Amino acid sequence: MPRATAQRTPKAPTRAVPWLSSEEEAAWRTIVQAMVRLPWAIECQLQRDAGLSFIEYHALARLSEDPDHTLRMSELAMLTNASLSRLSHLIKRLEARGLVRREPDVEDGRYTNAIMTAAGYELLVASAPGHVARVRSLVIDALSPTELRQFSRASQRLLEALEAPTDS
Amino acid sequence: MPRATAQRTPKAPTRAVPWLSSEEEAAWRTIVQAMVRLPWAIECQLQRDAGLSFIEYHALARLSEDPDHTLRMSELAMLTNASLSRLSHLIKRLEARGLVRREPDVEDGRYTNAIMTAAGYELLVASAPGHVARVRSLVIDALSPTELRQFSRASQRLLEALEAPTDS
DNA sequence: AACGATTACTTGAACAGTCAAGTCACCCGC
DNA sequence: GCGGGTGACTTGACTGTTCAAGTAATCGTT
Repeated sequence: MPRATAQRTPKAPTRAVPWLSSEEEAAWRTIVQAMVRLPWAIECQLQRDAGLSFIEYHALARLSEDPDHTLRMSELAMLTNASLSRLSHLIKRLEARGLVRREPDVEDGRYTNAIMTAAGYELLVASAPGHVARVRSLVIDALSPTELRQFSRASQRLLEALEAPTDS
Repeated sequence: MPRATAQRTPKAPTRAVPWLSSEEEAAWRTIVQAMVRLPWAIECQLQRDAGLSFIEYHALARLSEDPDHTLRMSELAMLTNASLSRLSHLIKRLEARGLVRREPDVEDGRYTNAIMTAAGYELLVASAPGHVARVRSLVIDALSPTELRQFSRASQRLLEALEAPTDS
């Protein structure tokens, strides 16, 4: 996804990095596979049944949670794990489809508010059950409650590791 | 990722799909966030240090595991969780960079073999330590051995759920 | 041995995401 | 109250991925 920017000076051989044990490697490969295939299955269902990508659905869902169905672009970008640029393009597309509109914040013209339209809300409501059903069958119900808790906790740990400034 | 194909007949309201409980929803959101951010961090490191995307790295890695550094396109596609089309484009790019070459299988001309070049192998060897270090710090060492096992097991369950034919 | 499937790709067009370079509003010091 | 700086986006060019429609080699059936 990211693009090359500064150039590949194949950095000085990093100090003795222990390779992965075979269990670790197997675990990593399983995890990668799940992280590739699960999102894809979710995307397929949404695209087929609602004509939305997951991130589009997610953006609409977050908007629907606000009392005014309104969020600032930057806030929505954070909530949906998107870059501001990506969200800007995305909202432009949704706007072209009449699901969302944009207007500058009255109090501070630098902010742009994304506002869900009635059509957007209707589409969300119409597509939520199918999406939730898929998430249930592929994730929630595929794991025992304990496994789900563990899985979520581990994900939380990964997110924490991502926060930590990386030295390399 | 997938694109719309047959059109959105907003399918008849699915039979009573129970919504997610708030714990379930929180878990799902955490999982989604991790599934979005972790791959991105991995991609960034690889792109910056090796000029490779994760899937390109993965393809080279799989090729390097074969005694002849050779795999059929279709097999490599499966191993890297890519569509054949995606892999075809990808290998064409790697070929243009001299990291891989292609030749038709001698025994059955329908197959195409992807063969890693010396340059490809060198790039892989040069970039592996940095990649492994990142995987270690973000995943393997971010979890306890038990958590890693649980996480991997849960991922396995998700993959099994993905196999199961989905009725919706 | 001919010809219609089937298999294994390859290609092209469309489109989404990335980065870098804008733009435009507001703030702050003087 | 003007001018440089910062913050919040927006835009454009480029690239990677997808889907659909090719192509080309082999297999199966008669």
